[in-house]
Amino acid sequence: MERFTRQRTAIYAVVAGAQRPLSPQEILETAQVSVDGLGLATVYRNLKALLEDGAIEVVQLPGESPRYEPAGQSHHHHFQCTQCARVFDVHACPGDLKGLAPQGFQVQRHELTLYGLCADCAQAA
Amino acid sequence: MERFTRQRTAIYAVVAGAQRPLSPQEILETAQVSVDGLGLATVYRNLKALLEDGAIEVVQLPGESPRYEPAGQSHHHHFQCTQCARVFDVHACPGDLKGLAPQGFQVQRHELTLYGLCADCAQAA
DNA sequence: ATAGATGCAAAGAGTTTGCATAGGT
DNA sequence: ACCTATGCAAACTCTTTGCATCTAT
Repeated sequence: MERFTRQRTAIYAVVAGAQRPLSPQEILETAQVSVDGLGLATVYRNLKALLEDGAIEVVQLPGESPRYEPAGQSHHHHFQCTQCARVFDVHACPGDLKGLAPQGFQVQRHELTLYGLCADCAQAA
Repeated sequence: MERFTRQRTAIYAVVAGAQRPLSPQEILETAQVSVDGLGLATVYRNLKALLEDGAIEVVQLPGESPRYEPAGQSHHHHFQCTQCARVFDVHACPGDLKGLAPQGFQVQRHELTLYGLCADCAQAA
């Protein structure tokens, strides 16, 4: 059975409290503030466990290593700024994409990533 | 200046001749048929050079290591079969996605990946 | 002949795993 | 007390790099 350790609690809190998907390294650094001596392996093990519990979800952007965000958000996509590389949620969706696949293919789901300038970087430019 | 080696020629030929995006490992194995003793490092170095030349392009699917395909194809997306994991080209596109991003964001480009059953796996099911 | 390209092996980055110990329950 | 979770270090995978040698020009 699973236990409630300080580590697991802190790791989940970090992911749940973030405004954007975080990398394991970012999660480690943030969680280390409250859990001294926390190791990266523990972060990985808990992310895996939290995924299996359905408490968090992976965000896989093309060419990027995995980031994690809290589960239970509605269907959404992501925007990555080509300037600052930050990742933002996009709550809109183009909708029905079943017709795009070739004849005989069955579309189950889709992933969409938008690239461009975030509001901050667009303003600065 | 760049040279035309047997290795580079073979590596490009493999990518250009494939019907789908290939991984470095697949490229190595296929190119080794014509170039004996070909090493993986050479494949990586040439893929990088061919990318810079604009001869080939990277296909980055979420959570997958990079694949390569010949450049010069028109704008397209990819479909990955959830059963056999193969990747196929999708020549359709939902079109204008500029309106999806939040206020103040500028969309430059997008990546779309469809997931589901390919024709073969759908038939088998 | 010269300078870029190759092959091998070692080095990196990110992630996983083995093992003795700490700590929930 | 029991047994899972932790921390550390070693192992693994994918990719890059150093270096002596080879080879296209």
